Amino acid sequence: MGRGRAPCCDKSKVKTGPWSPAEDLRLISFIHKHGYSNWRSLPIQAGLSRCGKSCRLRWINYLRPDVKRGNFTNEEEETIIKLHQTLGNKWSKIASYLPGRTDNEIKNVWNTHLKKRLAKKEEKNHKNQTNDFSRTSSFSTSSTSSFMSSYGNNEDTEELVLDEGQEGLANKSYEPKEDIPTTDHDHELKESSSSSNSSISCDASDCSNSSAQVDVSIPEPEPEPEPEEEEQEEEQEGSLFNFGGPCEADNATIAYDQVNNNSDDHQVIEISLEESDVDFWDMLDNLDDPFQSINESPQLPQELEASQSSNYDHHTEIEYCREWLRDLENELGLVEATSDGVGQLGSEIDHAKRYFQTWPSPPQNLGV
DNA sequence: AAATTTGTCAACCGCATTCCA
DNA sequence: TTGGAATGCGGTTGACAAATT
Repeated sequence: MGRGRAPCCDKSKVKTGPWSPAEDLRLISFIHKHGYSNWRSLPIQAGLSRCGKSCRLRWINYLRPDVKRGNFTNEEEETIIKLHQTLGNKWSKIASYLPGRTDNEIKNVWNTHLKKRLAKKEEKNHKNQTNDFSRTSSFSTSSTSSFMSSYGNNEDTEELVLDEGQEGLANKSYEPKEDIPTTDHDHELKESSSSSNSSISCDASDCSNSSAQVDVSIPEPEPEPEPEEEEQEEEQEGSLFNFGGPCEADNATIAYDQVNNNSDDHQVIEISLEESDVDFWDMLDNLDDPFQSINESPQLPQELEASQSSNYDHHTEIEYCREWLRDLENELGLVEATSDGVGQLGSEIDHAKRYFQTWPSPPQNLGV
């Protein structure tokens, strides 16, 4: 052949560049209905003129419900620095220790902030060291030896304890003795927090108050998948698909009326849609009974499952989902209303929101 | 106020790895 | 076992905003 690797998609037929809010919503709604089994075919099925890779990236780095936005905390930065000392530029592995942070984000933070900060620090240290050397002429190897004791000589132990004061060495990369298995993000977090051999002290719950010292131990190789896992997946898929019968008829108008069922005024507000987005809303409206309120649907499959599970906090999950929706609205800038009180974008996001509020929980099969 | 430089970060690109028939 | 397809990953780019001159 000799023509090199075939491109993943036809670039001339595929849109590139920043994602529009409508594209985001289209991707979100599709994934929350169907999950993703095949990124390559997903854009076609979802009606997106995007490359599958681009969809995947957008989802993982931006749209996933558990993506944490905003500045990194000092603790997170310290964690990155320390993990980088052991893992080098293995951004995805570093990300697996920072709940809600993506490899891309961490990479950006490292390249824009941390690397420079460390370079400065090292320069400072170097100057100090040079001064010390010229003063005393006795070269101290303490930092080197302590470093080696932490990184190089622990063949017998899987646990690495990184002490303070090693930042100056952060621009060096060291491969861990044993490679940390790449696992599903959430799965690994759960595993690590429950395992007695658990690793870094920065999981979703205690990241904000983790101590300056970070224990980085190498997790044990991921155990063989539980036999129930397949069943669970099926159940989850069921929860995505079985909300009830499809919503029919003039979708946008009817939809708004239904939402107001709880109040006395059965106001019907026509949602004007751009021509290009009509099929999107058709798709949303064809989803299974998207207007069933959470409080009125005690028998949603996942709730049913939850009622049988002792450690499932359903309300937390719902709150989590709603919070994510609020963040998403802000993020996409779709919350402002026009003078008539119901702007077009506001209506559209409302419409999507009503659907998304029926999610019992973020689909569990959507991890990274 | 305008031009230029610097910083940030989302998105792209292409290679590596894994999966599967 | 093999080869193609799909996905994962890390490096890089480019658009935009903020800061500086």
